[in-house]
Amino acid sequence: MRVERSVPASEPRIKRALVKFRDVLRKKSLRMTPVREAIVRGALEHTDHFDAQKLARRLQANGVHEASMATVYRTMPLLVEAGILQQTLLSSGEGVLYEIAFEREHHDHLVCTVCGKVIEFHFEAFERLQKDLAAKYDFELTRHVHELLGRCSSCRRAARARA
Amino acid sequence: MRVERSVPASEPRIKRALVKFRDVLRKKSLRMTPVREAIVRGALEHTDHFDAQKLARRLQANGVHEASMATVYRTMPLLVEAGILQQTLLSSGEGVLYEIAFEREHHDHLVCTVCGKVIEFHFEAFERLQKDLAAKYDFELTRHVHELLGRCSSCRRAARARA
DNA sequence: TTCAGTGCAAAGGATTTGCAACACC
DNA sequence: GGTGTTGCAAATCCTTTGCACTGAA
Repeated sequence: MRVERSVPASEPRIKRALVKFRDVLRKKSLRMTPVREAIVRGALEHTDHFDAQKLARRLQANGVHEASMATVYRTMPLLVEAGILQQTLLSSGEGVLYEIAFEREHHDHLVCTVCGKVIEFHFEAFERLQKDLAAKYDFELTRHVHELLGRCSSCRRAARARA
Repeated sequence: MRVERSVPASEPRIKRALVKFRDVLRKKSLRMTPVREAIVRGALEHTDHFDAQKLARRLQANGVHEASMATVYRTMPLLVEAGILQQTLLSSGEGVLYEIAFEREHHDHLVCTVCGKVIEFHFEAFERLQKDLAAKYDFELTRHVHELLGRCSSCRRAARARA
């Protein structure tokens, strides 16, 4: 099992992401633009999960005028399609959240419902079982959502202390 | 492994659900009302997943004037708290969906992203692994979200035929 | 009798969309 | 140059809230 942590993207990594994005755009006869590049860069600055609003705010904070909300919203699906971002933490009830997918290995989440702490994990046994299950139903698996929710160690301790 | 199918609630089952709901309400010093009963009944009529809007429409269709949208929205969380309903299919991107939880065993979902077909499954091995994982992080697990997405057998066949 | 429940309409908030000006390829 | 792209504002859609009135306990 592996636990991994996100790091801010380095310039070379950003370049690779831009190349990949450009490819996807080309395949769909769409165009690379300064605004889209700014959005890719802004997205890759995040190390945790974020939503379209947060990304837009960050872009505003950077250049004061990098991209409008509408454009950010319009771009998110493209970033997902290009494998730069992926949706995450669907159970959070906080609307649509994203995280970096580019050059990161697949992982799932363990979430503390008290303090909000998120632990990323990758557990090969789950992956295998999922394949088995899909095979049993003759499904071709494309992705999955797996979130475990509970109380983390310290929140449990705190609860006990209070009692 | 077990695959189960939802059936419309029988009258005795509805009665039991109402009793349980009443209990939860009492514990919170809330009151049982005709409108709330209608909502419980309406909810239990569903055999698949549905949202607040759909439930409200069904109530309208039944009695023309059973409950307003506002009341339905206000009641949903209570139904979840009482274990009558639970949220489901978070990955659908269709907003908040519910399904019956009352007197149903736990299950997860395998979803075809082409035709929308949903298969419910319960795979004990997953449950065990989840417990192991939680133990490893000293988490007290309260629930989980596990959705497998892909293309079902017939949609794959259709795709091959087209090619 | 009291405190919660309800409907209605208004408020919110997050996205989406129409459109005219702009700018990649 | 012909399309795709943007920003802005307006439009949507889903959900929540304020309030005066009704009703359960």
